[in-house]
Amino acid sequence: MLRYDDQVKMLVAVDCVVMGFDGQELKLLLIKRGFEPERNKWSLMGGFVRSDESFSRAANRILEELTGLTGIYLEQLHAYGNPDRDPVDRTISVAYFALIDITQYEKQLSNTYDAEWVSLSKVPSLIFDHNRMLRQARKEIKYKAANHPILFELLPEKFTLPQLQMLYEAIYEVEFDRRNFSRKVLSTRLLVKTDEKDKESSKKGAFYYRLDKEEYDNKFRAFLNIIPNPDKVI
Amino acid sequence: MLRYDDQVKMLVAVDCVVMGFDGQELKLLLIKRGFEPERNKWSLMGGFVRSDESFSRAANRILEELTGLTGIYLEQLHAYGNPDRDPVDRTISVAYFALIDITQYEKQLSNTYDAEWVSLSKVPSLIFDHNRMLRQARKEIKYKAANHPILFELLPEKFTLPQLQMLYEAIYEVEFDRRNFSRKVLSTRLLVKTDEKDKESSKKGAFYYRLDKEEYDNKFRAFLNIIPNPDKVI
DNA sequence: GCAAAAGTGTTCGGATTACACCCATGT
DNA sequence: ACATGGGTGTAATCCGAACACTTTTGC
Repeated sequence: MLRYDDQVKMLVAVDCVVMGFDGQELKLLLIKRGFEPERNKWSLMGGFVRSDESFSRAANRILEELTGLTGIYLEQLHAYGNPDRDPVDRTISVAYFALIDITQYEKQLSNTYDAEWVSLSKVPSLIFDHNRMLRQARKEIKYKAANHPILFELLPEKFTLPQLQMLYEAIYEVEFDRRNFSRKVLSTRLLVKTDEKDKESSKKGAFYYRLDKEEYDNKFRAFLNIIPNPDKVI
Repeated sequence: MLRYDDQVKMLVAVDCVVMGFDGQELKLLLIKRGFEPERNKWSLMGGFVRSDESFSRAANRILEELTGLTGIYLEQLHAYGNPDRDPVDRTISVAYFALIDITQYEKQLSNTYDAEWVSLSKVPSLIFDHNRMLRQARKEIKYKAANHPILFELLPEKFTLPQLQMLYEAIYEVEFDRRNFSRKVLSTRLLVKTDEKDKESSKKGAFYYRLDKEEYDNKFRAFLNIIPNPDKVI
């Protein structure tokens, strides 16, 4: 039997930066770590990769085990491998980020699991290098969302243009012109207007839109340029 | 002593997609693998991560061991972890890509090492998932170079605008308008004109430019938009 | 003189921006 | 009726793309 001799083996973990939007602000899904070291400290959704698993399968499994969430948008972010990132044993971690619609999962979560949504402006100190992962994930999302329609993953199936704009404004921490924003978004042809209106947040009410799934799949990798003055914002 | 029990440990490798430009076309640096399995098959520059090494240190060390190259531009590309990607043992790989100026290293290489430059249009079948890594690296470079000035790593210290344009055209496999290209590039203020001319490739001769190092560091992460019609090309 | 490649200028059109006005509705 | 937020329109501007002409020099 062939073998690679004298090579060091390492533990391989996956950590997921799960972000959500509740209609007002961006939130991060955290969990109280259930084992030593750092038990009861705040942590991203993480776990070890099993012997027969790919990274993405591991990420999906871990997310489901910890939160019950399945079938959500996951993307590999970066691999972290500093020798001292885990004090117990040499552990490398492949970080993923996920974007989800909070409203769809909020109740389900708080009852069954130890996971909790935390406002992005109030994220506590996390274990290991998880704060660094979060920082990089936020940067990557900003970067990517400027050109690609990934943020729709954060919204419910039906959403209004003002809601969409609030989301973009939360990500980029700036305000956009309402009229130019709607024109730009609608010009992508990604959205389909429905007959219904959201009467919650205004008297007039705002029309609900939904994604044109086909167009969305087509243009997922296209350049959209939704953000004004991207080089000033990012 | 604290330990994580019952967790699988894996071998961790680093593989480098090293690309270069010889003034005419893009090339990839390959090596004949020196050990089993797949001995004497073509491979990217790869090796195992040591117990006290970060990924980027490992990548730099491996590149130096195999080619003698030091201090070159390296960027993490993606982590690959399919259970069956290495038939011998469960091995995950963190891929990096590197961009270098071929002319600076060409002779040095061919004498001392087994590494070889291969035209990107004639890349042979590589071991494991290395062809996939190459594909992803090419895509990432296209993507990134459309907005960021990373391609200067592929050129000698002094270069002409026609050379720079040839490089961009090689990457994107399209031809650009000479006049618009030079205006765009010069408007970035990244280049400094020198007094010298390259008289090799034309009768009139083209002025050499060099990078403004300070501006380059400042604008390395800026959006430059050098490529016309990026959504059609990428 | 002429061919070949480099360098500079101009025009046109579409996209982006800034801004004003109208609409629907609950109070 | 009026305040509030949603929807639509328009003029000014900027930037990118297309294109023409001049310059240099080896042959």
